[in-house]
Amino acid sequence: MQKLYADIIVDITQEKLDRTFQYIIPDRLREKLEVGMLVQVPFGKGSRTIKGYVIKLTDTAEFDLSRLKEIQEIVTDGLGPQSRLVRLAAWIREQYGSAMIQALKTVIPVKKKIKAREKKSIRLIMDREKAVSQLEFYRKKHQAARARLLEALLEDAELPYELAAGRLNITSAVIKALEEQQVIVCSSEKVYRNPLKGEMAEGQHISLNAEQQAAAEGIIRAWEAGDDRPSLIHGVTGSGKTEVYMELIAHVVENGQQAIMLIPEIALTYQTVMRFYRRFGERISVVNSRLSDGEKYDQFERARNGDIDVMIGPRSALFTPFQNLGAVIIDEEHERTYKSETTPRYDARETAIRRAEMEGARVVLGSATPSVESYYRALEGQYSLYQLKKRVREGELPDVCIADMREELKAGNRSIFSRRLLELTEDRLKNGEQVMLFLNRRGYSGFLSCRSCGHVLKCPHCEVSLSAHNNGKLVCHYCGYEEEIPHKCPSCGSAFLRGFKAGTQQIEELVRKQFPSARVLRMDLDTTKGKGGHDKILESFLNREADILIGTQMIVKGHDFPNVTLVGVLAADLSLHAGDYRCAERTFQLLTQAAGRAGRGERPGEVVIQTYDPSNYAVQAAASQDYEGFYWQEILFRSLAGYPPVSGMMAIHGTSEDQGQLELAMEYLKKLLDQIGKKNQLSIVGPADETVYKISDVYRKVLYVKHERREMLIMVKDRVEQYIEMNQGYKTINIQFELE
DNA sequence: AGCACGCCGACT
DNA sequence: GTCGGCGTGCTC
Repeated sequence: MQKLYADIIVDITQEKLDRTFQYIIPDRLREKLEVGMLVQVPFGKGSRTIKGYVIKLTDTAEFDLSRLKEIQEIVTDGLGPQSRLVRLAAWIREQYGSAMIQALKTVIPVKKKIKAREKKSIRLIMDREKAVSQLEFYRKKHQAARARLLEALLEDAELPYELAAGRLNITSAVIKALEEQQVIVCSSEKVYRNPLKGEMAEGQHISLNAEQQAAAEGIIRAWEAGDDRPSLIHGVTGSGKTEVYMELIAHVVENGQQAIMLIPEIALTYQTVMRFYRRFGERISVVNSRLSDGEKYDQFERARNGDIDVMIGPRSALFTPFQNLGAVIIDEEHERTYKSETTPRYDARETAIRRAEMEGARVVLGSATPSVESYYRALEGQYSLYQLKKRVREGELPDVCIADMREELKAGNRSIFSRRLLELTEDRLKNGEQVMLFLNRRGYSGFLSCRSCGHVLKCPHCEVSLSAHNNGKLVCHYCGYEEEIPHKCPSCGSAFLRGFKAGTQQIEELVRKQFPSARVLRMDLDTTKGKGGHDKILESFLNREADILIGTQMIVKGHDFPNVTLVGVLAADLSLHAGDYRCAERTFQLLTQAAGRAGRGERPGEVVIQTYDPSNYAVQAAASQDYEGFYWQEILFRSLAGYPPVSGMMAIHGTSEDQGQLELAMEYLKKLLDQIGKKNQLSIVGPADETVYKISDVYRKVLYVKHERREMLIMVKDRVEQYIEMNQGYKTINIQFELE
């Protein structure tokens, strides 16, 4: 198994060297060398010795053998944050299947030019008179480049390095020469930009209530007793999880360690950051998507240098290169933004647990509606579980009412608003209070349901809703099952089988028609496109510049509107029948969140959930804010239908511009899987079209593999990867793996 | 990034 | 001719 050659990346932070170089592995290192190791190699003309990371071990030389050099040495101190992250990248590659270089790039940001400008500068150290004569001297000697540089320096005594290299076309040789002649100095002073510029004093301490205290102390005691399991904090909305996080972070910092707090991108509000800033002062930093790559790199650099103790940010902040990481906290752990949508499709929660394991740190997950898999693990004992059941401000829970839309139809109401919702909206408008109308479109896939009995057309094999396609057929996105669209409801015989036309724009029109005097705001992808459009809309609604806010999930994320006393969920069914096994979970989370938006001020709130399926457990449990109740129903469904977390599941995504080739390839893969599966009791589902089966002329198909044990699925993935590598016919087809 | 190579103008 | 600076391109 020992390989002959190694692909090595020498300096990832340098854009031009951002690729691999192949080296020969000498006999004496062949046994020891592993992917992720830091090694010394001869590089460039003159073979100066530099360090590089091993990316891949291979037996095939992709380069003219006579030009390959040998690896010199394994660098023993592969213990810095950088090399730990490289090992994490190797794990990501292994786990989620991608090229090592891609994994590496997600873990270590590439230094961009922006950085150099801020960092390196050239300063004139000669006094003016002398410099002028020096300039004369260069001119006489026809040393154009030196003259050019000195001339520029006489205008501005200090120049950014990049400007010199760029506009003045000066090379490093020239700068070196002038440095030797003691005309200039190069300072590489690091000018970091702190995204939080000095506001407020630090050291503010908040006292915790009994429940918060118990959770924080319990976790710390477990840590000190050597319990390195991740902790899950299940805290109802408004129970003050953030205070617990801060307490834990303070503990970590006091021990001389650092902490990372992950938050879903959209939830990163100014208020949250300020709360941390007040507690921890200058020693925190924030990264978000608005930061340029250079700025992000700077913040990571600050962490590497030990200038900060706490990093707050989305998924990618997990890779902050701290020297001595103590804890990773993941807030709103159920959010799907923790799963990367691009290769490698890593899951930040799993990756955090892996990183913590490698570096001796702890992981804390928190949510008001924990994901089913996390709660399952907590109950299994893989995680330790802490509950926060009380709201900090003893606010009353909103009154939730479920409007049965089938009854509305029977009573002759064919509009999208139930009578209850209309009545309450009118009441709020009269009192000058605000209303939010929520359209939970997420995951909507075009299912068909009977408006008179609520029956939804489902796949007979997979227990998920079928989606209507343009070709007049109903399709299952797991196994590919198809049937003709029926004319009558198979359950009650009614002809009222309909899809949902779900668009915020149409809803806006209908609302305006229904309430001509109300001021209406709409918030969706269209209206938030511009810079800060998102904040602008929320702010104007907060300032009561509108009476009704219509929007998708983005309106229910963590914002407080004290004057909102009514929340209407227009069609709970939209996400409920999304055609994947997680739709009930998603619906429960969305509805719980939406309900949490009502009555945040002094007046109690009311919530109306409209649905054709009022007895559905996700709707019922959300209405009564009963997480446990929901969980047990859901886990029952998952174990009966063989879905995660009870069973392991892996998706194999195939994409290609050639539809025929793709179909063929996926069928072959299925056969291969069948073969592997004979001995191992794999269950194989599909192949089927993806929910969106074609994106910009690229066809997409998916195959699912299920097995009780996850390790088995990883083995299957390795086998399939090997198979693909051997078969050149797969060149036009891209295969990706996703473990659930 | 750092290094060498080849080009080009200036001067022994 | 040769010396030395300058810009370009490559590095397994």
